[in-house]
Amino acid sequence: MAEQYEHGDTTQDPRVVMNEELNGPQADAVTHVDGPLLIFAGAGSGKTRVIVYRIANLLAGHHVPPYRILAVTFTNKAAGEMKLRLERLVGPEIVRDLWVGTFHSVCVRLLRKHHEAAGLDRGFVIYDDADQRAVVARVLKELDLDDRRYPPRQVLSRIHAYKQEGRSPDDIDSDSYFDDAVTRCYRAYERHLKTASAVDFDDLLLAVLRLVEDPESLAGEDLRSRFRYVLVDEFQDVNHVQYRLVRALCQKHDNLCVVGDDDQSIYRWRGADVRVIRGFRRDFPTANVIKLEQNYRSVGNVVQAALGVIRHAKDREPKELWTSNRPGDPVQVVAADSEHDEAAWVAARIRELTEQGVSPREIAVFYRVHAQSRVLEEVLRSERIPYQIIGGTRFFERAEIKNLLSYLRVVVNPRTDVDLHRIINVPPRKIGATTIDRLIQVADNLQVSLYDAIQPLAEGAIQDAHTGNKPSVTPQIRKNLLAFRDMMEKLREMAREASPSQLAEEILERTGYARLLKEEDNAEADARLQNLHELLQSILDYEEEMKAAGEPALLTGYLERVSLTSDADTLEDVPKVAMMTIHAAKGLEFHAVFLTGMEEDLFPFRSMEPSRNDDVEEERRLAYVAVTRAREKLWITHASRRAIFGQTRYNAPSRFLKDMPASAVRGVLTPASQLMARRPEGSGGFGMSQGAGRFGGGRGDRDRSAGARFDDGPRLAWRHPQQGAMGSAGSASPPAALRNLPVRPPTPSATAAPGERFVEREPDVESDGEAISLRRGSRVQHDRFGLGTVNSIDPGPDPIASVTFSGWGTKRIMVRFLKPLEGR
DNA sequence: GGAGTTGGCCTTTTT
DNA sequence: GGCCAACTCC
Repeated sequence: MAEQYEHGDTTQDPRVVMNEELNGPQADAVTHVDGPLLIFAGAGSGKTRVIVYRIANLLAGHHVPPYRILAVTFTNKAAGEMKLRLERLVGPEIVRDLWVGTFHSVCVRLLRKHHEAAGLDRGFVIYDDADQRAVVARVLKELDLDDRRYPPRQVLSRIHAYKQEGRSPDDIDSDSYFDDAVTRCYRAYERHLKTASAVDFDDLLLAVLRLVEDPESLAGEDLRSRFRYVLVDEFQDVNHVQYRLVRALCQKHDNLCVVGDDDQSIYRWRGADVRVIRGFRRDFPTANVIKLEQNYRSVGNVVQAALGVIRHAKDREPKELWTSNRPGDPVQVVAADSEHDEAAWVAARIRELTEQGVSPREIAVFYRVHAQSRVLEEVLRSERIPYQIIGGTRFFERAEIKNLLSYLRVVVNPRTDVDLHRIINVPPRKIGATTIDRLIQVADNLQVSLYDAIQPLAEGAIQDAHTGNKPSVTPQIRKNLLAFRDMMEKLREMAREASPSQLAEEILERTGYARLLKEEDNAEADARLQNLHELLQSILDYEEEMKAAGEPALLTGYLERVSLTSDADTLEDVPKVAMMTIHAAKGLEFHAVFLTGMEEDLFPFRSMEPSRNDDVEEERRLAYVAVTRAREKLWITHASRRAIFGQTRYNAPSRFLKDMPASAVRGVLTPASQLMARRPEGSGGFGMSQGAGRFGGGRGDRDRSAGARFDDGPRLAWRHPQQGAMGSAGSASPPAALRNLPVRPPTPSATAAPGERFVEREPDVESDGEAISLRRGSRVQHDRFGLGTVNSIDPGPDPIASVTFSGWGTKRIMVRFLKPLEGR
């Protein structure tokens, strides 16, 4: 059946390929070659191995030509790893011809082939988020819409959402004025991208999808018959466009193998839909379904903790993850006093680990949001523990880097307005805002790009259609404009011969950008120079790599790589502790993991905007992902007080902690936290009188209750059940207890009846002589701003609350101006 | 026209 | 706490 493939030595016996041990379901997943196949791969169940063997089996066992196999991964890094492992099995020559990559990188490759059919220039550029926002900003101006009423971010996210559903401006019924405005923006946005010969991330997929689904298109026919076997990894995170794309690509043969785990679906916010994997059997009734349920990665206690968390998830595909690994150490749940205390604790444990001989590359620190990383980073730096941060402010987002890249992109494609706008006056060449406004005016009038508007503006030949004005410029400005254009033309000329790195250096020289930075001669400018140097090096690396692969090093190729490289791809294999968000940790594993910030409202994360808070389920899955990254050791930390986003918050431990089985977990207090715990109650001001001291025998674990210390402001009080007080000897280990903490009892201020095991309350806030109980989450009314929700309260003689009002955003208001409402 | 300063904004997760 | 935009001053 298979076409023979004569390239290289593919004659390996499949049994040779299969000589590693695979268990029953794994072997099935490898050998079930034809027809649709759905593999549920639990965390740590050897998924990558199965995919690699499956591909090797297709190549060697079934002699499928490599260029007929498409494997889609979630990150470039995963693709690289897959290729590496395949090379060991079937050799590099064959692997070179395989199609392995992310949806986006595969689509770019296909689009470069069929750019004409897709209506794109050969040199099309990819607009990232910032570029897109710049386009939206320009569009808003053009349509005369107030960017305060229509924040570019919001408009853009709407456009995104439409695109991820595959809807064009024509497919939208707008039933509100806002929607209507967004739709008009969407239309204009599309027009601008087209004029600029630019695509955004969504377009990459949509453009290919349009071709594949077009029965008339020749390019579409090529795409439809191109691949005979399609594999999709991390299938729980595909969105609708991606799913349609996959189906269209294999409509001729149905040899579609998807691998995923609905429990690990964590990208709903960017269009992923778990229902796709859950509904796969409905769409492909003949599909075989295989479940990989044995976890080979983690020690028993980690698996138990993870299972405890995910067991409470709604609507999951039934599966039983299990392991035969030894139980290992219990998962440690660490109560810290503050984020600094937490960071210090983490650093101390990392120090211990490395002293025991654990390599820093086997240690990772996770957090829910990037904002948490700074404190951790500071401590690691002062402790001289080597670390690398994945994500955050990205290298390629630094201004100087974007500038140089913009130059390169304009060289490739002068019509890319966003890039032109960014560099036309960098370094300053006396082309100011007024001039640029005129340039935009001319460009809009003529419906051309900014670059193509330079000449007409300089010549003053244009008349504004509406006002009849002739946008004109002074002779000096005219000279500046033409000089700029001239310089770009020379660079474009040069680009035909020179390598990308030569061109980049030439740009730095010729534009005077390098000189400017050198002359500034301060720390910041030095850092920028350093960064530019790093960029040059990365271009050189790219050229090296292409040379090694026997391919030409094209500037477009480099730019494309930059656009499509994700944070997760930047994890280096070096002996440094890895710090990253949990999202970035997906697919990775470490000997030791620190999961920080395990607190209500941080994890599960609660946004200030109530609208976007329906996703505790996804947070739960995120917690599951986090826990299952650890092979041997897992510390989960939470702090009772944390300064984040410019304010101090007092959060209870995360609800997910209490879902972990007691047998797998051990509670620990940091020294600072113990100190707090021992602090005698009654030392503070008001608010403590009922908060503490009602129950309990005065043991250490009892008085972490909050109200006891007013100087720290209002905080949630909690109390550990007596039962868990193992080991009294002052060790104050809080018990297994943490996991049983009730989070937000139904009536917060209700006095707990004796016998109730926990209390949660916080000091009331006096207001205008009338005692009201305001707390985080309280609904309040303000004369001017209307209804709002309390985020936090700064205590004092005149307490101030941070309150989010719908329509007004977050304001700081004195509590006495707020009227509490019933309910929350 | 340009540079510098202040004020106001938001504040998840990213191919 | 950091970034962007608008405003002011030169």
